[in-house]
Amino acid sequence: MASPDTRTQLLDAAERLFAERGYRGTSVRAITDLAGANLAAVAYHFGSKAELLAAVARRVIEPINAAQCAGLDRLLARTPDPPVAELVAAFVGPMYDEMRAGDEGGARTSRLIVTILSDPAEEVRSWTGPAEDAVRDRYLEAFTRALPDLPPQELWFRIRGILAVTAVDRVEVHNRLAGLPPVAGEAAKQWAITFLAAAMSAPPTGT
Amino acid sequence: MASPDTRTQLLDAAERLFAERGYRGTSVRAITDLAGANLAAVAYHFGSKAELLAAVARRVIEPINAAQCAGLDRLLARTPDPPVAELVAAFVGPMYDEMRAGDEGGARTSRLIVTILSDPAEEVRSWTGPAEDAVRDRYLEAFTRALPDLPPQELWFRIRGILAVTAVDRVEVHNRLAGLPPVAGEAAKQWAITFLAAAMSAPPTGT
DNA sequence: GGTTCAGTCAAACGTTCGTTTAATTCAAAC
DNA sequence: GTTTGAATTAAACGAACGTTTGACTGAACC
Repeated sequence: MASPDTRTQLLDAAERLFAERGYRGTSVRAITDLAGANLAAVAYHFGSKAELLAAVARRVIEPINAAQCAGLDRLLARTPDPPVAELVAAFVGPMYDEMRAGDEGGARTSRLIVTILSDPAEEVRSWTGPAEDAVRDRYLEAFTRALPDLPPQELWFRIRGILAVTAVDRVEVHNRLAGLPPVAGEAAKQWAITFLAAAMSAPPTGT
Repeated sequence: MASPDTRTQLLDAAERLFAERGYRGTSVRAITDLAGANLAAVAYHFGSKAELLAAVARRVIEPINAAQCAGLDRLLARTPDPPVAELVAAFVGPMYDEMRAGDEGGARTSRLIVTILSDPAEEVRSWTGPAEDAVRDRYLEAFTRALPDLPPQELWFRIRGILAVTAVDRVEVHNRLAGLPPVAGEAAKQWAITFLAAAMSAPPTGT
């Protein structure tokens, strides 16, 4: 292990560059240059560029997932049937809280997640483990009990709506044309909870 | 002009492949192969790969924009201050209606839009013209009048929420884990309007 | 002092990419 | 019948890519 840990610096550089330019738009050479490492370091430490992305994704997603899980535990300890608004807050909150460490108000992490989720390449999306699925399934069940009249398909549509709003939140295209400054972290979190709690609580569409 | 119009077949092939594999994941060779054209045809008809993408994007977006504009005209002809739910329907509806022509229930077009909007490369996002901006500005103004108590920044946050939900709607990652069949076009449209009308109508977050 | 081994390094590998070139086709215009 | 010019073609171009190789480093261990 070198002094500033080449492996960690590769992860940091890759996280930033993948977020800024996408997976395919980032060359291994650009990563190693930014990390101050040799070109072969990626292959040595991670095996391949795709496995480096998987490592980056895990490092970003894991704390969010853990916080989502803990938040649901806390809710369920209080009442077996938490209201919709609190479920939304417990699910959405960590996506804003956990991504605030290090980068510009979470904008970079947000972009990274969008990049990963929207990239059509199989290798880019193959990092998910059973942990991510388990958390989502637990929330799905909790929402099902909180919204008993909502058909399963429409509930699933709304869950994806939550993911869409939280992930796409800060993509630059949508910000470009507003003369407004970028959204502050804490305010965006509250806005998202307000927006999504109202959306989730809407009555079923019917027919 | 050849019999089946090489130019159009290039547009069709590029639209499908850009949607399936992204801009960077699609080679010019793959496009010309699928179109049954020569490798040099892209350079001859469009100048470059980036300009071909711009042409594809324009062909997809223009009818949606026109329908959004017409829908708002229709609303404003009836009343100067349309309610939120009708504004949402007029804005969201065309994104589902206009993309139903040709591809699998609009899933491919939806993917194409996500691919374009979420790609960090500058060239991928430089196709927008003043028409797109004008429509968005008109809706922004209408929403501002319909929601006078909402601060501009939070309103803008919600507008982006609309775009996020409608665009990311059918990205495969989010569908993968549900045991449910893909969402049918008309049902998804109604679900989206229900979901987003409730979200837009939420009271301001406050503080 | 010699051995070991995780780590780093410069250099090269073969492939794929977007674009360019120059020759060719072929129906329409004269 | 010749000319014209848009359209197509095969072939090549140089650049950039992810990965591999084999030599080298230097502290740890015996």
